[in-house]
Amino acid sequence: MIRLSRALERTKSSRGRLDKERALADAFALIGRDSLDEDSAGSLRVAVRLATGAVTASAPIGVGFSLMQEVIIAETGWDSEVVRACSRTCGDMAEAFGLLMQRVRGADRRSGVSLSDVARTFELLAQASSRAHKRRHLDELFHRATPLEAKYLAKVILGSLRTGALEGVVENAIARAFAQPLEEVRRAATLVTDPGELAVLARDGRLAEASMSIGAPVAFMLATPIETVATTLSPAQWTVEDKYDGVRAQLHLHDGEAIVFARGLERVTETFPEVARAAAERGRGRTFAIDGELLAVGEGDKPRPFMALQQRLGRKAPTAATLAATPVAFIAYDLLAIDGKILLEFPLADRRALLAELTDALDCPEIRLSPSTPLLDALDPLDPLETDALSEPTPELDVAEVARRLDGAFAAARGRGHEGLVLKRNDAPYEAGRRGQSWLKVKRAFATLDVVITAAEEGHGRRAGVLSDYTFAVWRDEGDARALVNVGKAYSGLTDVEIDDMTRRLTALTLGRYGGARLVRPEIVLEVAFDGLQRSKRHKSGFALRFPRIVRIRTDKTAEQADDVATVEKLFASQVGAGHREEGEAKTRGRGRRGMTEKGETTRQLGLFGEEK
DNA sequence: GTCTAATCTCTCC
DNA sequence: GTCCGACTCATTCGG
DNA sequence: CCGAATGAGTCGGACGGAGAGATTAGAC
Repeated sequence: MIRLSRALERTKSSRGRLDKERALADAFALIGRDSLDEDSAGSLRVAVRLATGAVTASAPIGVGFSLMQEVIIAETGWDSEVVRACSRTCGDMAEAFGLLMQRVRGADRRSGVSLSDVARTFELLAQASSRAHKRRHLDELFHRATPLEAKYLAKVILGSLRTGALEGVVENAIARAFAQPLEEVRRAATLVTDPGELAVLARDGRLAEASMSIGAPVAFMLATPIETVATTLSPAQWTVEDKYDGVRAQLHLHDGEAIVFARGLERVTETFPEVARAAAERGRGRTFAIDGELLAVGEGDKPRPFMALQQRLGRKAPTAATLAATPVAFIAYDLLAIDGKILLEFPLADRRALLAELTDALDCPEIRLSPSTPLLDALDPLDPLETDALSEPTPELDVAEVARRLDGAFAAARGRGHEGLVLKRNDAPYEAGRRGQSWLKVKRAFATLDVVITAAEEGHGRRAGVLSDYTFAVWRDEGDARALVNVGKAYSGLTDVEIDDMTRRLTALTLGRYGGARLVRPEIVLEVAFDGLQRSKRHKSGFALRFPRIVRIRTDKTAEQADDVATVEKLFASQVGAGHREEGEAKTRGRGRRGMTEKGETTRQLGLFGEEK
């Protein structure tokens, strides 16, 4: 573990990615070749997993901020105030742990822990259910660890390694360490879910053995967001599909057993029993692996927003009532393998054709084919001239014209209740695990709204020392008085200069006064962009902006804000439906000041509303 | 002792 | 999921 | 022809709301 910790330290301090890669490669080579442990393959497996920030191959260990803080207090002997203050200064609790550990007598002369110790402890943690048991396992581990080891173990456990090297760099490092072609490593990485296993295959020169098999998940192919079409896009080569507001999933049928894999590649079959049952029953005697989206459907098979689906997510054994209340359909849009044949290298057009045959044969409402249209058709389906042009070989369309017509197609998709559009290249293979240029998701500029800053929190990590996460509000007229109503939060979209400026203004007024201060800077007005509204439990007004970001800051401009509440309410009504408003408000109860976020660390509410407790 | 509320962690988007 | 900035690598530009 | 400037592409790391499930703390 000490070797790995040193390598991670070196990785963290070097700026260039190539340097990081070399540091990791050296460590992997050393650990994989002649580990201090008898089991060098096992050590390599653990080392590589830790380097990518993963604790175990699959099971979560159920240790987070709170428990880790307890351990740090116990291990270093400092009280929670010191630990918190130190974390705030470092911007990272694990970093603080390392520093405080150095001052523990004899800690730097400890022999340290082995990688197999670490692996064993993590396994025990994953199995342990009670907090007390977890605590015991953690104490045992950290009591033997050196300060450097403790720091990196804590980083991994807290999920923020921040060395500037994750999967991509680690894959390069594996290739370098064991002199394997990078392409081979990358290819295998999309098929082997555990990076540790990948490293062992590379070390033994067995990368070629990695192949897709039905029943084992493949990394999902992702789409690159675009605002408008690129100049080079030739419409005839592309197909359009609606972009669904659901959960990405893979549906495998192998040996009569249907398995559903979620985005993180873990099994969620029990969560969606109706889909699995349909696959098993209707697909009897066949094998396949379909890529698609789990979508909540309502009356008349209308798609429902993600919020509805969320009530099904994470349910280990949904009750009949839940299944009935939130029916789900698997919308199939790609075929990765069928009847033993792997299709990843096939062009999309061929995969789609086979998929259509399959869904046709399955013929059930739980598994449906996602409609797809040639881009030329989708651009202007109502224009008969264009339909004629289809029969012509590669009709030419001006880029601006394509972009303009894409707007119409986009609006049509929204009209069908979907999130937007995805463009896919007909001749592209399935690029597992990559966010390539073969799939493009079309996004639109967000609507904007002027709001007022009412609170800010201290940032952590790279944002340590500045205020971030601004809570904002709009004005509401109440008789003669005007009140501010919280509507949401934003945390990015500011340049450094703007953050500094904002920090100065806010710091001067609010820092040192937190703890219930209801101070507001109404003259600081932000223009916030957002892509929709959601009902919110956290905000008193009962809704929140979804994915807000700050577009622009202005000051001393409050007079024009009077209509903002009306604007929000109108948008809210159109997004969520007027009927939900009361429900949202009734259910909503301010959580009050928690002092810390889930991640804990150093975030504090600095200024708050009078309305909130 | 039992029931309920709060807290914590994880993981979808 | 969104967004931003840093880094790499390839291409173009200018002396 | 070669080095500097530029641009595209990739990657990592800042973060959000929300719900479920497990455990623990608290109320009666």
